[in-house]
Amino acid sequence: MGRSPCCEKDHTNKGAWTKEEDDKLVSYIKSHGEGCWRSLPRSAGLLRCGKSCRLRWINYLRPDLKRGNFTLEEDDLIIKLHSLLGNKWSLIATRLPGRTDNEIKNYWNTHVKRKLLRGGIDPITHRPINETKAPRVSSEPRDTEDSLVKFLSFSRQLEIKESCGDNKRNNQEGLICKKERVEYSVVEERCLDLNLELRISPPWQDQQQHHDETKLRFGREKFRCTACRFRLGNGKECSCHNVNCQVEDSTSSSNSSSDISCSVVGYDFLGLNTSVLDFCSLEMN
DNA sequence: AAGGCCTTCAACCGCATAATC
DNA sequence: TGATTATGCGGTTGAAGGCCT
Repeated sequence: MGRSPCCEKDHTNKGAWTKEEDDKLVSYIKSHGEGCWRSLPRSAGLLRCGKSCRLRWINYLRPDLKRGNFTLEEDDLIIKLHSLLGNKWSLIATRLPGRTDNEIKNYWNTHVKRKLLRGGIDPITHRPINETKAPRVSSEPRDTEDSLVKFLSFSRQLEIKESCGDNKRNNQEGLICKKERVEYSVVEERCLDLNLELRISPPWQDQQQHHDETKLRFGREKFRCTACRFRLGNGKECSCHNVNCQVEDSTSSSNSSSDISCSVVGYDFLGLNTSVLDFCSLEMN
């Protein structure tokens, strides 16, 4: 047998909450704390379903909620986060203290979406609307496009998984896997059946520059995974099993002056401080 | 003043996943 | 281990208020 039902749906109120109901819920949570939404309505003397109580508390009654209009900074952050996370409102809300997922979702649908459309940006793809209809092959944004579009082409760059099979074996044999980087919209439209692994990465031009500089200094081809370049896994825990990553990491620790990859560390690719955005903790599904 | 349309946002619904028995 | 429920999430709805004609 499973759990018992959360509430008797026949004897619960629906619709807008009254002041009395709010007061009951607030005073109950103040004295007993959050949690156990199943038993809360009965204990608090409310004729509401636990789910409804939870929603009312989280979206409206919680004391740490920020009231009032969204600031320009919040606006900007929402757009940037949405371009990375899509409609993951709860994830976006974790980056905006005092704002709820429901609030952000409503704000997006009523304000931001329209604002982007007015500016000629598709709120789904975050690309210029005319471009969405006829995607470019070039990865270089036009000069006339604003910083948002540049940021987006930047953040949507992909690394397609190597198609040459076992990474370790190929490295040991001195073979270099060919990596192709293409823009999101192009991949999406041309290869709908591909199982793509989305990663946040710096712009291709930056990666190309990094690659060229490395080649110049070390006189050989070197590829490093994004996690290694950002030091997300401090080298040792890197799961890419790339010999080059390990070699360069050991080099950098012993001789910091020759560590080219340091130029990437702390790269503020969202225009935000890393203290504000901790991408290691973001779940990218 | 009244009716229609639009906008906003709290609340609900359905689904996926986690938790429990 | 499978059945069942709780919880959390995103999409959608609908009441309320504002604006326009």
